[in-house]
Amino acid sequence: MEDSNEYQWYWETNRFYNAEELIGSLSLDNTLSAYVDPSAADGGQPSSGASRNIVSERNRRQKLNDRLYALRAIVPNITKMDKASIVKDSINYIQELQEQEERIQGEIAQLEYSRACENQADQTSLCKKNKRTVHEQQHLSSYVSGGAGSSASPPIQVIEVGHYLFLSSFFCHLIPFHSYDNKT
Amino acid sequence: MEDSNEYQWYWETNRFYNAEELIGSLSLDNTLSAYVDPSAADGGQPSSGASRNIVSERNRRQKLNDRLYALRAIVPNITKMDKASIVKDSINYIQELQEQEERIQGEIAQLEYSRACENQADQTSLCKKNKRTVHEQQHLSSYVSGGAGSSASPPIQVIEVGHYLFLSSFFCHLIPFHSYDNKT
DNA sequence: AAAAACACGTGAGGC
DNA sequence: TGCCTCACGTGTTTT
Repeated sequence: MEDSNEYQWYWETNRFYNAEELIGSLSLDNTLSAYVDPSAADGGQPSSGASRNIVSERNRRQKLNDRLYALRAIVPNITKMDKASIVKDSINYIQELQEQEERIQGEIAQLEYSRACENQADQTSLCKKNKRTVHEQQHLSSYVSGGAGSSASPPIQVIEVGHYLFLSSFFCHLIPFHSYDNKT
Repeated sequence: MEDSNEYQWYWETNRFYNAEELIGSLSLDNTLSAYVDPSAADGGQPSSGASRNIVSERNRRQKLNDRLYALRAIVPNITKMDKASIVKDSINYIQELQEQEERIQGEIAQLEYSRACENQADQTSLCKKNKRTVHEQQHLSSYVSGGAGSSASPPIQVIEVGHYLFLSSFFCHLIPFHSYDNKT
């Protein structure tokens, strides 16, 4: 009965299992459980074996709940407070954020592209040649990303440039360097 | 023991508790459990009370697991398969996606501005201004902080690499070369 | 009143 | 070896 108030504030505050844990570790290990810990024979140490597992499990649960709560905090449109709904809304939010990012990058590239073409100032044909050089660039040094254990990773190629690796999906908008003025 | 194989494929496939559920609802309510459902006294209906709760709970757990699995699928850099780690990595990914979106919109505004300026004024000065930001960007390039999260968000400009220019917003998933092989 | 969501303890299994 | 993660069934609370 007095727990209901506590459950109500579960997502809002950090809970402490102060009282329950004490009585749990003192009495629970040999009273109403048929399971007796084998390591309990060494002495009267109350925090032995199974009771340690209990508190460890509690910490694990609380950690996941805290992270779920943090996830709920950064996702703007949460409909329900369910654990499953929180994850579902987060998935939707991530997806719409991803496709919006892709769209916006295309928009940026178009701006930058037209700007570069304006700097060329005489031929627009070079702009189309630019897109071709993107494909030529990819086979210059391309790795197939063999993700270790990640089976769900999409077939994105990793391109080596200098000391860095790039995902090929970000190479969709390349601008030739010589369209700008040279490095002094 | 034969469950271990099943547990191994838990995250990869959609599981069905077809067989277990049947034998569970038929026999579990009165054989090996000391708990007897009070509503079981009304008749011989096997799926009454507690056993319904069991299968409902299973569905709930599976639903949350499926969604967590779907969340793991759309987040690119998942380090561990833990439930808590999946949520944690998703939080980091959402955060860096959010701040990247904000950055990118600023970049759009700047591009539009500079493009408008180019259209009316002399463009050489703007190009040199652009080159200054390029130079700024070059020694910032150590920013991806291997592993999870905390990607700093410096001012975004245009980067020169080889014979090409990149928008630095494309570098959000830039991977340092040496940490590629030993990571994960 | 019934269904849904939750926290809990517990055994199994994997490093 | 012990720690960690997990699924499970159960009782309780919320809707």
